[in-house]
Amino acid sequence: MIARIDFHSGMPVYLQIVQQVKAAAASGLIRPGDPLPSVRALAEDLRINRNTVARAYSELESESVIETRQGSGCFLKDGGASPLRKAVRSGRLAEALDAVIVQAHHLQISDAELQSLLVERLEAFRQRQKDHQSLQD
Amino acid sequence: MIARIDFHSGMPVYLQIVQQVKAAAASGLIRPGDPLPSVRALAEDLRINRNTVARAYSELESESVIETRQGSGCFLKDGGASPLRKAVRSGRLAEALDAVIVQAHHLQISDAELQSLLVERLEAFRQRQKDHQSLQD
Amino acid sequence: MIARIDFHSGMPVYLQIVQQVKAAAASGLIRPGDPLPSVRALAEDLRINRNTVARAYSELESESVIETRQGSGCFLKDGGASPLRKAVRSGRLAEALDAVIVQAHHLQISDAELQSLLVERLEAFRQRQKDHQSLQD
Amino acid sequence: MIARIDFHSGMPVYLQIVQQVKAAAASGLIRPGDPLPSVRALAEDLRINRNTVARAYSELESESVIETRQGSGCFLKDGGASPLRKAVRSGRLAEALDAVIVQAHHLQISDAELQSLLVERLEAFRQRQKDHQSLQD
DNA sequence: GTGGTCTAGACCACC
DNA sequence: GTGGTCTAGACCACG
Repeated sequence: MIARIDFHSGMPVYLQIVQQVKAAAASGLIRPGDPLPSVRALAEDLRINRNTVARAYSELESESVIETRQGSGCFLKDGGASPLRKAVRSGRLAEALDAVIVQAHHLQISDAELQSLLVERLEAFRQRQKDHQSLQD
Repeated sequence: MIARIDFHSGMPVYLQIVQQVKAAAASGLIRPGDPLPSVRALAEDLRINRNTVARAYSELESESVIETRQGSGCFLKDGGASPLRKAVRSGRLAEALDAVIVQAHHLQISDAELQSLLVERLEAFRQRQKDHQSLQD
Repeated sequence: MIARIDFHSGMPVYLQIVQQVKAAAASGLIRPGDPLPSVRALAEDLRINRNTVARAYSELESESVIETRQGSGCFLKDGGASPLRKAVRSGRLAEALDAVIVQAHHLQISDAELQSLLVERLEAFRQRQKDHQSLQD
Repeated sequence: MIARIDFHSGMPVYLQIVQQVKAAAASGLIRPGDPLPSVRALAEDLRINRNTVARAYSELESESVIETRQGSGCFLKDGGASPLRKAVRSGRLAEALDAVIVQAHHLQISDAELQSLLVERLEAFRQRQKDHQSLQD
């Protein structure tokens, strides 16, 4: 599960993929030399057009984040950035969390509710991961 | 200055304005009854077209965040009334949280760390609210 | 032809389109899942700008009347879900009725006549609905 | 009560006044030589700007529907149209009713509910008329 | 091909 | 002065 698309964010789908691949690379989730999902597999996974995935990959390649080898797929390049320090990674997440907090405030959802909602969604996320894994076994 | 535009984010400019006005309202930077910058003034400030600002404001009005009075300007509405049912509101927030969870996963931040980061940001947010309130009293 | 514009009515063109699409949906002229004319096609038909049609469609989408799928077009949504509470809905209708009552007053039509006229028009409306249904079966 | 404004219809306020005065004249509600409310009285009644009423009256005068005599007010001209036959008047009202019916359908309000809502609003209207009269006594 | 966004500039309605 | 609507035309994202 390398990417998750929010179709209502207004951000172009291909850019969402680009950013999430970069994030995964920056954190060490995927490492130099690791293969990325094939264009058609990812497109099917995310239920988007193959062109969109292809565009994201081509963007990543032009930025030298990944490397595509004809006939065998796309791989994370080693040249790139070393994994970010933990403080930096937390900082990035904090920005995203702040946006959620503002939204919660606007929807009149209390701090306590927000926290329990987070727990709930974390459990759902872990469950989806398990399901996904067993599907591929 | 109520908004700062990132022209390279890929997110539509008018949506960036919408979100930043909502954030400003949520954090207490602007308060019910306060006037927003005029369409022309904000457009000039941000170096964007009048129509783009107008579109953002019209979106905000249709979501009942602001009230526009022809000939006199746009004003922040009394928050309070979110006309959506609670289930709907939680649902929207869940989407936003899911995106954060995925990002945390990419950045290899554990569930426990994510939860404590949320608590930390909530406290920071409440503090900012207090500060704005006391400044304006 | 899903809409006819009256350029002299003073009502914004995009609102005329919105209302006529709603009317067409309500009367069964178009049905859930049906595609609407493309933005470009309708604009050309009505001899108005593409943006004006786009604005009407975007308004309709934000009211959940239609669904737009980028790259493939706009489609009428399954009606059913009016997310507004009943009180709100009656309230809106009351405003519209009040306007009719005032007009009846101006035209010196008695309350009893107005009521029987309503019954008459309701029957005509139901008949139109039936006709459209049987045509499309 | 010569006019009632719908601020959400999108139709310019001054045009709404023009149309309603014409309707009242067409039906005989007001007759040639009858005085219209003064600009400032009507503006106060409808809670709109005096300029807006003035503009409506000036439009009516340029169409020779009314006549303004300096210092004494505005009066309905006699030249104009003879009161419309009843069938014509009912026809006009039918159009307005059809729009309400479509809206009711869209808001999922049943025929029976619509009919009882009409009765309710008629009663409210008559009550307002009484109140208004007693205020002026 | 589809819809979405933005700009530039005009004109209208209202205070 | 305020916001609202419309046009013309460019470019982007997506299927």
